[in-house]
Amino acid sequence: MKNGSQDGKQMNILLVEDDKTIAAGLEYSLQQDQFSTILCHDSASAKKVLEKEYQTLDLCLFDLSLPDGSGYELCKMVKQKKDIPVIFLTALDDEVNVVMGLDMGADDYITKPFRIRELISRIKSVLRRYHKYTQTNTVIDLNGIKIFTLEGKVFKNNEEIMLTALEYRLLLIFANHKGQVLSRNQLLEQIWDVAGDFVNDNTLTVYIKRLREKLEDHPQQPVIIKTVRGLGYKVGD
Amino acid sequence: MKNGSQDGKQMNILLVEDDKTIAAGLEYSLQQDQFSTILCHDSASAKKVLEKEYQTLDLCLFDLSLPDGSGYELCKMVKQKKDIPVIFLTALDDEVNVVMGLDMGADDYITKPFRIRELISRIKSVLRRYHKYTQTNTVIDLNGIKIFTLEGKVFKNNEEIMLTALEYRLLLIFANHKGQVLSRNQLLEQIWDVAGDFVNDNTLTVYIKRLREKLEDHPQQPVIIKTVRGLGYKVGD
DNA sequence: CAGAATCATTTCACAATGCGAACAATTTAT
DNA sequence: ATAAATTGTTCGCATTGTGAAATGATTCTG
Repeated sequence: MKNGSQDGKQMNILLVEDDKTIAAGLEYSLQQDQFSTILCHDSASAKKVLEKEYQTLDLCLFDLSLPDGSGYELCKMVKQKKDIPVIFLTALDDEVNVVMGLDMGADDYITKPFRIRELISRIKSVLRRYHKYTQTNTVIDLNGIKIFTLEGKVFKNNEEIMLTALEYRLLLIFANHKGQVLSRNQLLEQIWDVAGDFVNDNTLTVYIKRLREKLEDHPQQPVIIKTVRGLGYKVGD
Repeated sequence: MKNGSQDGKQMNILLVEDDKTIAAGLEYSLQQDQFSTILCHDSASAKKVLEKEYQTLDLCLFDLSLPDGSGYELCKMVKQKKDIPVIFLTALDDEVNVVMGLDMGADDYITKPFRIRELISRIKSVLRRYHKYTQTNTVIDLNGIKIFTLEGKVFKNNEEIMLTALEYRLLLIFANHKGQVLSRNQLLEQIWDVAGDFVNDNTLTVYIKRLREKLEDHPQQPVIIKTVRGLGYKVGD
């Protein structure tokens, strides 16, 4: 539950909220969750912080209706400086403006009153998504098979190999666990989101075979996807 | 034919009618049509229900001439508490008073004797009208796709996505059942008000495809609208 | 140690299901 | 009235899941 971090790096949140009670509560909760926070109570001081500290920030949390200026301005300013997610806190009556907020580049918004848990899960979701998009194209190499995760393409000797959706998913699971032995059940669960109760155990075997046919030079003497008898399958190393 | 629902949410009707035969018949028919009902036989008990349950109600159906007090009062009470539609059931001789009822804020009235089908279609029509105007602006988030129910707009990465009416309706159904697997038939029924007898089963598939083309990053490896083979489709979680 | 029995894995062939291109019909806008 | 967009259908192909039989490895047994 407690991990305001992505890939181990602690996330730094700029929080701008004029109601001091709400602000304090929020700050406390965020810090409990291992986020680090910078708190401002008005638009003016927020701007100053933005000027100085924008490099260190990872996400902004703005009250939409601040006493000395709308949160829109702040949002615009942020997006000019650095491409990080912005979430708006809004009162119910502000709702009309939400679309406008999103046009401005906001990434999510949440209406007061809100449950703190909900907010935090939204924060995490936005951060996750963001990292996905900014992610550079990862290339995974498995014994000469190259996987381009961003485009979802797979190459062997510079020739693209066409995989079906499921074959690709299976391959990705192996790619993300290079060198580990994966049991049939582990694989079944990961592919079908369900324990092996619903899906035939043999189905997996068939997919392994199909993958091997497409990837291996000699499918009968597999080099890439190796079977570990009695335990499961293994890829790499 | 059978769907007392708006965008998938079941509608809850408060029915007040002193003639127990009529009341029972009505209740049965409404429930057949997937409405849920609360039945009262007099004004007093109706008031109690209103006090307690008004948040959950979506529409009221009042007999105009109740034994212990006119339906007018009830109507006034409803409108004070929550802005939901009221339909009056009247005897022929009451007609004089209908104008007054409408002044009171009633949304429609129907004279006894009436055909049940007619009543139900009026109910649906009123609900449709109402929802168009009074719906609160909900923002639903599906893996980064944001739906603004009030404006009927859909955004992806802060860019508006143009959906056709049907595509939008389909998406809304998914949005209202996040995490649930919806069978083809369930979806067909909700969209076309009819079980799969009249509409080609594959039509749905085509819409799914069109939606995915607009929403997904990689339509062939869908992340948002997932296929659950043999069961249907699923969105979210 | 050979051969039998047992178990895990692989292969094959098939049926069910889902997908998508292209076309036809309908509705809506101009 | 014409064009454009939306909606619905048809049909062939691809994917997916499964059962049955074949293969291969490992253990048991005399």
